[in-house]
Amino acid sequence: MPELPEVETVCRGLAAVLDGHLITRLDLRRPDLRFPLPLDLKQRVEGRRVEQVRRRAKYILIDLDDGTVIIAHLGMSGRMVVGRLGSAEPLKHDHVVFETDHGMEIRFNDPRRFGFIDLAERTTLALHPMLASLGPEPLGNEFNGPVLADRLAGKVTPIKAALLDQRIVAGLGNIYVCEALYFARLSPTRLAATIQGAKAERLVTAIRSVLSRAIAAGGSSLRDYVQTSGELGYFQHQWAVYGKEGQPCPDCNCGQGVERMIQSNRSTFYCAKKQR
DNA sequence: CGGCAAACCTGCGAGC
DNA sequence: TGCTCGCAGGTTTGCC
Repeated sequence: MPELPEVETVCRGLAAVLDGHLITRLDLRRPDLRFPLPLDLKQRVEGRRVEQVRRRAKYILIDLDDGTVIIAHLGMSGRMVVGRLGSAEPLKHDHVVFETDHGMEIRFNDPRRFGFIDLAERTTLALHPMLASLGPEPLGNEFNGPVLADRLAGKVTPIKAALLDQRIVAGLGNIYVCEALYFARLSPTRLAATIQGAKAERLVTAIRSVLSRAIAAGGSSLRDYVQTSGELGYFQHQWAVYGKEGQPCPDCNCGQGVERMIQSNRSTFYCAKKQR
């Protein structure tokens, strides 16, 4: 489930639990996630204090007090489950458990194991292979119409595929690309290079709006959710087109409604009348 | 170099 | 009830 808004919500929840606290123990229950866990993970993390939890694209970054950074990615099915230490038996796919000095535990649970955990140094973090070629943050100040237009210029690929390319803009996934294109009234099959000028402005506005609203929804549901299940960042969405095949387009009265097509092996949901 | 399908892995719901 | 198939929110790999 995790795209940028979900990861942002998870980071905020993790920050509330971890910031300023010692990680007293790491329980490595399964070493083979998408990549093998670093051999020195336990040794380098246990006993360190967390300075801050932050996000880059869909990556969770945990800064430790010795300059080490934990890089965590949730993949397709990863979750962070927060609870009181020992309050629940480990679940089937709890791969790594963080324990803190104030009696809390965070369980990294990931059935499909597309997620991973790695270590880096803060001073060279930007050079990490997973982060080095990422595009701008879509909610950052450096992302605007001209910047997106420039990055799409010359791209002979559908705009849907271009927006999923983390080198163009970092953090969008299949859901929010569909939603953003819908609100920008742009066809997912349109050639990326043709998104210039006002169309690029429209697309940037749609991307920022969709992501911001999703983060706001996550933030508001987070309080309740943590109190009940301790799970972070998963909440009911109200999407306009994603997963809505066959349902009426919420914004126009075309007969065919929301359609689904396959692009780059992924489902695209769109309204053929509204999006051009 | 650029763009695309396939691969990684598990779970779930639909259909037979 | 139980099996098979298709599908799933990400990213890298390898092939053309």
